[in-house]
Amino acid sequence: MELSERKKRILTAVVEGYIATAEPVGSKALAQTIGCSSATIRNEMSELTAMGYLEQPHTSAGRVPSPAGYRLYVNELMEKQKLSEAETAAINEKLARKDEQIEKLMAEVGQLTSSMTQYPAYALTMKPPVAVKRFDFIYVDANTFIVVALLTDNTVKNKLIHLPFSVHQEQITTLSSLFNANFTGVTDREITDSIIRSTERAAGDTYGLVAVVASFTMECLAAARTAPLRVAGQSRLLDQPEFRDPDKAHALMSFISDGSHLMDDLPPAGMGTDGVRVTIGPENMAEELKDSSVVMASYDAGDGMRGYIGVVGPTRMDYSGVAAKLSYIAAGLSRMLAGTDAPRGLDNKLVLKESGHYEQEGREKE
Amino acid sequence: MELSERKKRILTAVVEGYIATAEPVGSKALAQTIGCSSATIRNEMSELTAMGYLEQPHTSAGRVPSPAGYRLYVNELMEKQKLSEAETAAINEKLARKDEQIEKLMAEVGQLTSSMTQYPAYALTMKPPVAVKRFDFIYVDANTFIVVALLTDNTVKNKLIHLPFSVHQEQITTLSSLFNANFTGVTDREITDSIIRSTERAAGDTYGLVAVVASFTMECLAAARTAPLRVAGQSRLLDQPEFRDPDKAHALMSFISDGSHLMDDLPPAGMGTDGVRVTIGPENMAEELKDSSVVMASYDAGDGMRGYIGVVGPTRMDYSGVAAKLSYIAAGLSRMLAGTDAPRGLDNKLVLKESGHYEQEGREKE
DNA sequence: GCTAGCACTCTTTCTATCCGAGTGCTAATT
DNA sequence: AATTAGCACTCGGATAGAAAGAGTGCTAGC
Repeated sequence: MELSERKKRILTAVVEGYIATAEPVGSKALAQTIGCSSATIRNEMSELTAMGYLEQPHTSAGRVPSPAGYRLYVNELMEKQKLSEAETAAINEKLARKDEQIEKLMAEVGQLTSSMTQYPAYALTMKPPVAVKRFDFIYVDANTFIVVALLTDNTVKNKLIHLPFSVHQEQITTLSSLFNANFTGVTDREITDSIIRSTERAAGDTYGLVAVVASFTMECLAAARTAPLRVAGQSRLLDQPEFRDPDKAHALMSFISDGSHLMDDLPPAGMGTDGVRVTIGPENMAEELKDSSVVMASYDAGDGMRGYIGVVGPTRMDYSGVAAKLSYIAAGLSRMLAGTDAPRGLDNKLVLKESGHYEQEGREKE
Repeated sequence: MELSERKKRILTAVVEGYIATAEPVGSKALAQTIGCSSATIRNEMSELTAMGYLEQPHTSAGRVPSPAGYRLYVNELMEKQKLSEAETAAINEKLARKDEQIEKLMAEVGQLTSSMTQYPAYALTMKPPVAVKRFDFIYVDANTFIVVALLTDNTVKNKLIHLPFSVHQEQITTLSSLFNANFTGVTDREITDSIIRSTERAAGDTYGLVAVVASFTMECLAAARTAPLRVAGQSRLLDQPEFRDPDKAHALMSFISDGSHLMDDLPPAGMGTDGVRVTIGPENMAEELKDSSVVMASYDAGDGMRGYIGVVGPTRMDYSGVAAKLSYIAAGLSRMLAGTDAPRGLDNKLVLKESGHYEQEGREKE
């Protein structure tokens, strides 16, 4: 059933009021903004409460949005916020390090997200399976050689291998061609014992050399796929009034700091509108997040790699502002990563608009 | 001036009582343990207060140790604690991953320290300057090659270099010999512009190829020296009653999470007894740590590398227990790292005893 | 030099009370 | 039929005062 226009406005006002003040919102406060008397608003609010969009902490306190209320707000009511010039400038400046090491940038994306939103943030990159494109074996000395593996995602891994016995240059060369023949183009799951064994036979390897290099290979491939998840700005949680209770804060913080839990919850559902997904309170799977909300955005990291950034906060979260910021950052990352490596035929402007309608033009001050 | 035996016992009891309960310690509570009446203890305590070893939060609360009191306790009074079997076993088990990747182990040392002590912990490794031992250039295709640098610490770094123009195999080979001639055996600070320029001339390099590889080299060397500092278990701070005030907790946590501040404070003074250093409250340089204590231990990471682990907590910290644990962990790390790579002529047992007197034998339960 | 006793201080806790914000309902108004 | 004004009622939060308790400092006696 569709809500009347006025109910929507009231719900919106309650949500935004509560977000801003962390205090239950009363009818009197809304009378002016809505443009009718407090009694009318009371009636409306009481209906909204019956419908499950609002809640009362107790009789005779104002109203507070229920999870359903937040949901409706996020889905339909929320105004897309534009970022201020200062904000876009700050983000752009950070992202402008494009030329510098992407690795480092990625390590700082969490920091950036957290500092822009003022909530704890996390960032992770999901990669598709990779394979080794080619191996090179560098002969260092009789007991030492280096394996260099160039992966399909153009990263390079290496390992120094030190042997308790000596090898000849030719043995290394043989090993090299065998590995290039047998271990390239396969993902970590496709490396079977039988391949290893047959390579061992072909190399006449009795020292387990093949096994060592093969396990290094598998490690590389697994590591390249595994998402390194970074959490940043945990302590900002303590800024939120709902976490002034140290026990609550503690519980959520230790949950957050072990990123693995967050990951479980992340990729399941597809992204909503604008590539931003909002999960409100009880919608979260994890028990520890039942009173919190998670906002996440995904970005295209090129080559089919999909990255995620997100923030965690109380259900009373500035969804609109956070969504705008995440969206903008995600769009910037997509542009940078996908744009450089594998242009998607979208210029910057387009990517921005597509992914969020949070263009940076417009100069509201606030 | 030397304290009487009884004063020492009283001070010890106050410190340990306060550590255990976080409540000011009164005279009555001590009467039994010390073995004289509360009035006597009051007199003694009042003298200890005058001497600056104890403090009163207000008239008619018990006494609390002052920083000087803690200092005295740590330096002279504190009993060296032995670890329980369970504790040593837990630590040993974690450290037993020796064979696995040292890198990962190091990343987890912070976690281990934090979980053993129940305080936030950090871990960092300081390395001496390194140089490149040898370069290898792998020719991939006309536009691409890989630089592999074997460093003096036997780690290997690499970089895939993609060019907007094509190069011949021979050019790469030339580059390789030039780099091996000019850029090996020098630390990052010793790489000057003039070396780069002369190499450029020798290579007839007009595309800035040399510059690219040289900057990669410097990056590697700098990165190998730079200490990666990890902080773990921040949220445990909230377990401490003194940080139930969210503002205090927040202040310290954000200070801690940016590891760079911690580093400033670390290496200055040499380690005290047992390789464990305790810095109490106002002894800390950083303003944010004036109400907190830092306990740190250093370990020998081999090859002149020196690592540090430490914990941060309230001044009311279990110095004795923490020192024992840090010492044990540090000894274990020294043994592992220095023991494997560059034996120092100390067997495990010896290292343990030398660095801490916290042997693992003895079977107290508690 | 130690101890018992006592008055005093200061915090903590409890209780009772008050206050006000906000509701829900009813009756009047448009 | 929708809106508004008015009013009694409720409940949490703040405030103040009282009581409790813990611990000290001091004095006098052992």
